[in-house]
Amino acid sequence: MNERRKPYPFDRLEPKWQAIWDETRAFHAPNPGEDNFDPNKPKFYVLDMFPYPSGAGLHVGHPEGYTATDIIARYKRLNGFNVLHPMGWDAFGLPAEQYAIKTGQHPAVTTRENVAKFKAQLKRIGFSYDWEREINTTDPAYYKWTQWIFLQIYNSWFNPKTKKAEPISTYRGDDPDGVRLAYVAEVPVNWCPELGTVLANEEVIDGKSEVGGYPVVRRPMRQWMLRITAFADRLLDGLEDLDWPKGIKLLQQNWIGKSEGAEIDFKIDRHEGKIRVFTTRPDTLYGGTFLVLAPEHSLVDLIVTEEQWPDVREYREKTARKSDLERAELTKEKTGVFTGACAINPATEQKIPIWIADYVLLGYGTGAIGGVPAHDERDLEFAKKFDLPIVEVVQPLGDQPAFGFVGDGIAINSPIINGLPTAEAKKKITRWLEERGQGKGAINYKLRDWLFSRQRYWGEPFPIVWQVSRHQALTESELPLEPPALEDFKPTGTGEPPLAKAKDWVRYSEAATRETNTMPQWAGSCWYYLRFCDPQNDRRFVGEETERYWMGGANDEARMTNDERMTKPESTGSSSFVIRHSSFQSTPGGVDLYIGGVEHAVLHLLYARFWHKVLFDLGHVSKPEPFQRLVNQGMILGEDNRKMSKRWGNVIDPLDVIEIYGADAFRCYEMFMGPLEQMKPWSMKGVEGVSRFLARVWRLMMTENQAGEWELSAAVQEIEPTKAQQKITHATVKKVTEDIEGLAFNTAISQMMIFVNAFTNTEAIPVSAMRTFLVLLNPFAPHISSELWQQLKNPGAITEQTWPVYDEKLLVEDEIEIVLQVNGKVRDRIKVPLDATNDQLDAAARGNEKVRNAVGSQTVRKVVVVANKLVNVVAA
RNA sequence: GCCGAUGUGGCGAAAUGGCAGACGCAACGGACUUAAAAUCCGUUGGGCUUAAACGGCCCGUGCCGGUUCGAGUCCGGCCAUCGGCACCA
Repeated sequence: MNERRKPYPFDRLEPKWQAIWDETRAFHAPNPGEDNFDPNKPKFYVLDMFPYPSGAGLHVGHPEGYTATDIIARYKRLNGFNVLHPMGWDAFGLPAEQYAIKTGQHPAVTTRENVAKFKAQLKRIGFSYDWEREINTTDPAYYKWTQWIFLQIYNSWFNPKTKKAEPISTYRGDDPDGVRLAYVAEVPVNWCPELGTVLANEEVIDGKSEVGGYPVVRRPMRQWMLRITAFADRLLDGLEDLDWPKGIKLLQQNWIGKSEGAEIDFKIDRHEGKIRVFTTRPDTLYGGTFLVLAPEHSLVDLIVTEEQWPDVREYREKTARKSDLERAELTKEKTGVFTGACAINPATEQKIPIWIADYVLLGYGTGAIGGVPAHDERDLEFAKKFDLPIVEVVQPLGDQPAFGFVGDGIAINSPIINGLPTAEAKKKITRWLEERGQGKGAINYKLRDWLFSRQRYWGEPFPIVWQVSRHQALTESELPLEPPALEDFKPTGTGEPPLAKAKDWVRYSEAATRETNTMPQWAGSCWYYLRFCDPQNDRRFVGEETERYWMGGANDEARMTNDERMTKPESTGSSSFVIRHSSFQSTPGGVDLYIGGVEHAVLHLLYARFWHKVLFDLGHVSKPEPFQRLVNQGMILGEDNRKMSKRWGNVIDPLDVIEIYGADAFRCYEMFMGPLEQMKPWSMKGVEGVSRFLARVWRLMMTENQAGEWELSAAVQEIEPTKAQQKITHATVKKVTEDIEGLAFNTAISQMMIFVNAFTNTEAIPVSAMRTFLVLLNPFAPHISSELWQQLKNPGAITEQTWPVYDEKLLVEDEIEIVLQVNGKVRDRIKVPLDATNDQLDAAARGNEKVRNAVGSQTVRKVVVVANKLVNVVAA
């Protein structure tokens, strides 16, 4: 293998062109104000989800999305766009810290090494990133602004009147700390005693830590929270005008989990207070035969009777010991305990028992529910188990039984709303409750506020100090706040963050100490797309004009004009990928195309949208949404059809592939495998096939002389292409253009293969067709196309050319083949002139011998003629 | 349980409601070669018919039904695989 001849000298030419691109700054995107900035060029911002630089390096899954965006970036440049296509490192995070704990090596060192490795891999693939814009979330010059944005959030509140984030100075109440968008609360967290640290929800799998598999328990701790719930409605509504996959929108919708209903107050028998419950079905109030409180509900202590107290206490203790997983165990039976107290159903005025049960969650709604067993599965199960009364109050429209019916129907046994359909019954009973001061319409969300602090070393420190148990923001001039140099990164074991060990650092002044929590890994990735616009700016997180240019609508007009000049696909069909040609109206999102894994469907994308909206409200960014168009690439599996992992030994390193087949073959194979969004297995044989295609491209224009050197083939000549050659060239321009626009790279490559096959074994190859082809190939295989472009002695670099345009007129044939069907089955094919009329086609079909045979003794009932396509003779 | 995605040759996959399987892989046959590799040419969904070739015929896109002159594609109902959520009142 080692001495095996390369099918073409990619090992020489790929590094050569990569060096040229670096030297000529070929892919540098100038910002407004830079010397070579051209205000007439429309902008295009195409972004990858930047990676966490792990020690393992990239595997072939990472570059799938990166290759797709690179093709788009190069294509857009050839179409006259100023393209922002950056790359950077999301480098804070647990693995580097864990490694530090094990080896004592500082995370900064590990991070530097890993970044170098990742960058070398990416550069060898030949991506056209503007490396001058490289950023790293662990760089103080970067996280200075992460901390700055945190302070913007900290110094803001959500004004319910304007439904916007506003500076805290506009707040007129008496508890500013109670309304800030960043606040401190005592909340239950995932505490892992073994790791001595708190874990994020996503780091807990089935009640165990993702790292090490140690048990995780819930424990209340003082935490920083971000008030994302205030934006729930805007995060929900904002989805509408984004070009995102439907599934992702749905996931976010479900995550936000908006539900409309009512809050109803139940008086407590022989007690002062009342119990408030949330329900989406106020129309079933008459069927409410019991109340259930979450075991942790604060009212439980007040209402429980003397004799029930031992049972209640035991149940609460048992519940507290359960992990979330055990508690959510669906197969188990319902459990619960009677409190001894009763409430009054405001509709029936009957006394109903109050229970506690762990199927009611403290964190949702009011932590209490009204049990309507006849029309709720869970309540029914509970009522059956504990022998509670069941009253039917909804009559289904069909002939189903009312018992256990959970859908919409007609209210029965409910004097105030009898006979009303569910929707109206809800409205009327809610009004009735409102009039009597016993309830009101209410909306609830599943979305919780964002737990924003971590007890970790390797993250952004909070720019906050504490003085007499009150928090206070640092001033902007004190940023960046760097973490202290620590020898020992180990968790303290008490839940106190490692930063607390740096006593000198913690002591801010005589009276004040620093916050010792750090921010979660999400923080850096919440705004990195903004920093890419202006990565070296040391006065602002992003320059105003620059932000308007790359993230705003100021340039939409230029883009529109440019698009009109461009070849537009005829009809884009049903593909979900169509790049909207600026839609001729302003869109809410700034980044034009964002490609990344579906695993970030909810958290990263929701968090980033939240920060962006705060920045938008405060006037720091120009559009309300960060990402206009989102595409998720599918996972690449190992050759054995299993997920790539060390465990199966099926991980493939891009550099190993490139060593044998070259970067261009690697890129093309990544795209040729199948549709971008689909999950698909890797195949080395497949890479070989694509590599053969590139070798055929090479030999189309190059031959080996006697000395074994490659030189321009004599077959390539300055001649007019034949009609057939012209036709396939234009067909290829059309297909490749449309397929890139639709992100259907696999079929674009197929078409280029068809093109090359058509020219293989041709004695005289017209150089004009080759020129056109090389530009089409360039986004996919930039190295080989650059080299051949130079070998053909074309003026200028291929990266400076303009994308070819096709002529529809050259695609039409003089004679077309028409399919003749009888009853939908193909019987024959005939050639007819292009201008054949329907009558002529009809007659030709009826007269055709094979058609007549197939019709036999049947009568022709009808003849369907589809112009330029087929004739179907219907006989019976 | 709920929500979503997917289901087409030996394999990866194509196919505005209009010739199913483009393109690639693998396999087989041939040319070149002392030989092999590489390269080039050809065959390749299944079955039947025919001595053979040519040809001809039937079946075929997870299953069942529907709409239509015509369905891989649209509609309804199932099944399987994968992914997400999971007592959210």
